[in-house]
Amino acid sequence: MRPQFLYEKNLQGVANSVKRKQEQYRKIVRHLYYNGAASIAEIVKAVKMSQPLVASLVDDLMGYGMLLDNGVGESIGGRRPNLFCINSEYQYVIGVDINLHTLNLAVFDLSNKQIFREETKYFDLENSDEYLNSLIEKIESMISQLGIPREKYLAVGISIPGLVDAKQGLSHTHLSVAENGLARVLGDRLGINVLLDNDARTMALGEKAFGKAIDKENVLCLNLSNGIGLGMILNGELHSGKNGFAGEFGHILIDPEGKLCYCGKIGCLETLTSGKILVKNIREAVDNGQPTLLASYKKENRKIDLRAVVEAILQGDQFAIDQLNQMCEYLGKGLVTLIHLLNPEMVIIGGKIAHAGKFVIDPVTMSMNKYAMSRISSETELVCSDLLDDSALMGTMANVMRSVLSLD
Amino acid sequence: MRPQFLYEKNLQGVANSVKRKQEQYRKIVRHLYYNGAASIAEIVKAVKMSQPLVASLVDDLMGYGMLLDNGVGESIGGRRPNLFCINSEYQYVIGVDINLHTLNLAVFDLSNKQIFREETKYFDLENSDEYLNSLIEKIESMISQLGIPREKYLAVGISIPGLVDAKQGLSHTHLSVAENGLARVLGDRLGINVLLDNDARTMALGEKAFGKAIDKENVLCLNLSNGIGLGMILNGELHSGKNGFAGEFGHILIDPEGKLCYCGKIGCLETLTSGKILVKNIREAVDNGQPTLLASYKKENRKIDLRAVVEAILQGDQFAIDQLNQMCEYLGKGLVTLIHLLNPEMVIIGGKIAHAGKFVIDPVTMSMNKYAMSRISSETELVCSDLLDDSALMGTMANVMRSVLSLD
DNA sequence: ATTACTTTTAAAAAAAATTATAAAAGAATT
DNA sequence: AATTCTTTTATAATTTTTTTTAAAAGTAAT
Repeated sequence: MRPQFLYEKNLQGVANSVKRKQEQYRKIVRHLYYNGAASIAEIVKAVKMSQPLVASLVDDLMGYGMLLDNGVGESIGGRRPNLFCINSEYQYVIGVDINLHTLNLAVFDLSNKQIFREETKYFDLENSDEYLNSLIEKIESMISQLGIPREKYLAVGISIPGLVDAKQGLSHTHLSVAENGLARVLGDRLGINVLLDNDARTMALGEKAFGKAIDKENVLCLNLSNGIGLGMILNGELHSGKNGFAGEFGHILIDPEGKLCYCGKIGCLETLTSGKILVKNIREAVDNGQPTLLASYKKENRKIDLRAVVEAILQGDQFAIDQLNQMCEYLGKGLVTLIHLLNPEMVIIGGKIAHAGKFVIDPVTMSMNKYAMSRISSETELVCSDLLDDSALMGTMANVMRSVLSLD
Repeated sequence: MRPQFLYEKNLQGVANSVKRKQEQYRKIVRHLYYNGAASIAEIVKAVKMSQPLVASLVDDLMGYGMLLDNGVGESIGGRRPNLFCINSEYQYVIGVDINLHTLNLAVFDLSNKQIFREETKYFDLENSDEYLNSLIEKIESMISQLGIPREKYLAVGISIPGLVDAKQGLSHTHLSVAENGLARVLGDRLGINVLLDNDARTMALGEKAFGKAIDKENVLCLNLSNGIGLGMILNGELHSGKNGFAGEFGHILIDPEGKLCYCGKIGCLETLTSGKILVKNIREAVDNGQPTLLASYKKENRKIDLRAVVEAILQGDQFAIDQLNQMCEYLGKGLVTLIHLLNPEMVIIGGKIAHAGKFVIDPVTMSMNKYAMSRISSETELVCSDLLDDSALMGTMANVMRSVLSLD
């Protein structure tokens, strides 16, 4: 019985024995995917099945081409073990990272390597059939360019901003033109299964699988770009809430006497800290003659956007640093609320502002020290992502594999 | 092989076959505990084992006295099924609900019935060996009074306020005199396994097992008494955070220009909403001649405490209701933050203030409507606990059984 | 190099669990 | 009341999985 390795998991009408065997296959593949090449003996320990059984299952999987012999490993005092690994070319995953103005596409093999990567700038997200069509066109052209047969694609993982109900495959904020749900519409048109989630949550999955959250159980991932997104790993699992609305960190109340937010409420964190506000404030200051590196950027006719601001900060521009510090004070306040509520072991800052590195970490840390109960906050490490701009894209891969290899 | 039914789960040095059999027993007992009497056929469906196997395991368990024949059930079109249920007298659980001024003790049988219940007032919690000794004495006297042999007690579940690291069995805030950790010290002295957790989290477990959170996956439980506690069920699991510090809802920032909190920070939610503040404000008002039912209580030399205030509210006392409303406005603000972050399906209010029923629910709902993004808040139901003062005690039972019957 | 000890792998024997089959007990229909 | 159809339970047959045993392939020490 060929390994299905996918959404057929809960297929009804299939004999129990088939389901059982598929689950055994999945356990082995799962271990090899998450831990790399291993010997039969190692797999036995990890999957809690007997050695003859594991040996025969591995044999099957080799026969189907899903696993490969990976030579012999080092001895630890006896016969040297035969190692096995996943055939990274057995299947592929398409990753789609949708941003407000940019589209990132990638194709991953089963060793998580990007065998294709493309960034399309000025690909502005809008709720129209045209956008949907050109998105599909982009993916199709990538598929035909690569020449890999369609059935080799395990799934398409998508990251998109806004409110997303991953379970149902719905995107509420963007691309609601897809009437039967974005995941289904894209899946039908591409002929490949589609898995959808919100950008911040996808980033969190990326960090958990490939970034600083590996082996951590309670991690918060902030997506600091134009807005503020939050993806949470709690008890080792992604938290999405009842409808997938969890993580609206940008709209928690920070200043009751603050400004009106576009969400209709007053004093939201996003009215005080966000890439958008930072850029806006700096642009105004430049117009008012504030001396800063960014003023010279403007003279050179370079656009003052978030990327430029971060660049100026990294070059030590005092005014931009001051502006960032001010925002980090508020961000720290907000984070303290999070930490008090959730007691995470790590907070990872991602998004465009994460490029500023210690220029964000340090002032946020200071602010947290000021506002948090130290017994709690001292348990939480604050770091910048090292996946940076790749975290959402890597997250789509992580999301697909998590779904495919889940054990229930 | 006798069913161990307990902490021996991960015992090393035991043959794999024994572990497997114990797990099979556990699956069956688990189903019967959580779903009540069932036929072999029903169990087969639930535990995904074959009918002959389940039949033989049930046979074993009956032989050990853990299960009982529960007669024949109704036919649904064929032979009437034999039903089996847990022998509720096979083992017992001791529940200990430690409050600042009261101690609640109970002994549960395996049908969750309290076969013993005792409330001790004026049992003031303090960090002393005397307290520890008298607590143990109380438990011991209960044990000898009941005459059930010690080995019949599965475990002692404890609920205690403050910071608790359940995994390690440590109580940081209270009873830190127990040097090797409260759970171990008590366990050694009582000769029974001890399971510890924070009061708000224990309440959440109680609500999930026996209250309004049954069958819900994302539920927040507020313990509104003198302080504010929060227990969270996320993705169907209790969330404790890295060190068990999660749930410090009382110390999130609400009013940056507010009062100093005893925790050292400014403008914490607990400086604005808490039973303590409510009572304090009302006492001051009474002293200043405010007309209210509670003034007459004072004349009758009755103490104005939280219980009295709630009673006055239920009798329609306008001043007390006003005071509560004011607090609920802040509480609603705080809850909005929670809901935006976690997108729960339900928020359950427990603790002494929950006795006020709609007098809390209505103003909090109003406040939430005012401050929340309606798309998110409309997905969350706000209710009062119906376990009320029993929720923590019931939670200790839930906690023990959850631990005993967990499947990993 | 020889010997003793390990670990890994394979194969045979034993045990466990499932599927298939049949019998028992009752419901529904004629 | 007799017949047919269900569901439940018990038993037998078969398959699956594990345990046991042995062989293969290496390390480490004498």
